[in-house]
Amino acid sequence: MGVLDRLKRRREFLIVASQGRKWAAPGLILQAMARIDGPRSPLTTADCIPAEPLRVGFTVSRKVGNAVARNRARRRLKAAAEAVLPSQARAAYDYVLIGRQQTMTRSFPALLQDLETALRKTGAHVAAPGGKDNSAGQGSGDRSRRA
RNA sequence: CCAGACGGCCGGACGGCCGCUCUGCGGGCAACCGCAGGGAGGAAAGUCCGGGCUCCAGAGUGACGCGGUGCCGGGUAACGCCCGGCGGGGGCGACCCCAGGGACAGUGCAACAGAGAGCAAACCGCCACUUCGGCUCUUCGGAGCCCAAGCGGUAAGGGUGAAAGGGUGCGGUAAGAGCGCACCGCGCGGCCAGUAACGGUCGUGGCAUGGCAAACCCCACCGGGAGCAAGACCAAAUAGGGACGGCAUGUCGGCGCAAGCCGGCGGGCGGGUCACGCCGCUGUCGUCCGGGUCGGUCGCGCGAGGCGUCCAGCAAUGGGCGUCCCAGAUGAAUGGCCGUCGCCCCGCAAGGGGCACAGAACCCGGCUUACAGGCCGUCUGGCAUU
RNA sequence: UGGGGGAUCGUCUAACGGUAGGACCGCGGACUCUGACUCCGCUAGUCUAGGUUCGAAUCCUAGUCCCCCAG
Repeated sequence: MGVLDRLKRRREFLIVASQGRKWAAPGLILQAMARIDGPRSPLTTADCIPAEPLRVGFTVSRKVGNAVARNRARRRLKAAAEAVLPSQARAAYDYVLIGRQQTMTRSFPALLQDLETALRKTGAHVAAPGGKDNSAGQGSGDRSRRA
């Protein structure tokens, strides 16, 4: 993933799971934790890095299905995270997205909606600068199209 | 046309928007950007075998042990795989299935039932003889029949069992029995065909020598161990090790001209003990060196490679020629969303729902297991028509 | 990803190839004025599918599930 930084080590996942806030939506489970690092020097030098970047990790357990199903669930979560997190999630946070069995069967707009609600419930939601109505409009547009 | 057998192949297609990774080229100090191209499977799966590759051990291999394989011939780098035969079993047939060496090298096993379970065995029967008793007949010598007991013979019949010491028939006999004969089965020997497994045939033995080796075992053959998280290289921060230099440093002993080095005691810190004994460490600053963790790079894809064609071979397969370069991630890329078509299901319709099994992790050859649906070829049996 | 081990009543465990046994739990009965304890009885099981064998929980093959080790 080019845009988002990833959580890669098992220790980081365990810290988020034990210290963070958690919300379970039908299509996914979100764990969010504010990152309190030590004083980091590099951000004084570079302007291009926006303050503190947010980081995200994905977990899909074997209960969801076989390797094909887990792979597909993780890719859908990845696509949802790339669509929602950069504009609507709070920076300097670590997020862990956990896949469920419905992650594959749920429609994609509903999955995006699940992620936004989870962000709001964990207190990590921030309104997109120009596109606060972007997400709502997207959802309502989809709803209107279906109706 | 219906039912079936075998072999091979495919296993969604097209388009739009937004992304990921690798390679090449160009730009940029760099972060990165632009263009072009590549990007999951027949099983990638299970990890059941065989190799390549790497490290370790050993170095002459062999033996012991352990594990595996087991009809014959061929193929292969090798195999427990494949092909072709043989034998046995199943099917009307095409065809399918079989761990299929050795039980006169040895040790063992067979519950229950049954008289008897590996060596033979007599419960009910059958038969002969002897004796007691009864009946009938009598030429009065005895003869026949029946019952019981004893002592023998007998594996035909009953019964038990998964299995009872070849099977069927005829002869034979007191009753029986390979006791004799014919056929079948089995063992041995000769001849013929075959590379061989094995088959055919002739003679002979006269059924002894039953079953289980996916019981121990014997024989033949094969195997050193671990695995890319193998292994190689580069190399932060902190702690610790070594060398050198500066400054600081009680006492005793040894060595040395000396600088100094080594050892004991003392001091300090920590552990332990109720306490002592006891154990460990022990000045500071700077530079350099070696080991090594996080991290990174390589290993890492030109190969027992793919495709086409010709030749040899029944085939597995091998050979020649031409042509192509065809995934390389590391919390792990190969996708996400939408539309049209295709197929299936529900429904009168409108419409709705679904799209097999399944995701490379060093690579290759097999095996096994999972799999919606579809296509092609060869063959078998049946029905109808000509 | 690689390596190793296991599966027996609801639970914990036994069983030379020959009827699958025990404990706890459950159910019924006895004892008691009632309950507990105790005693008696009952229910219920070899992970699945093939094979070897007269006969398989046991032996062989394939599969399913679970556990452990290596970062």
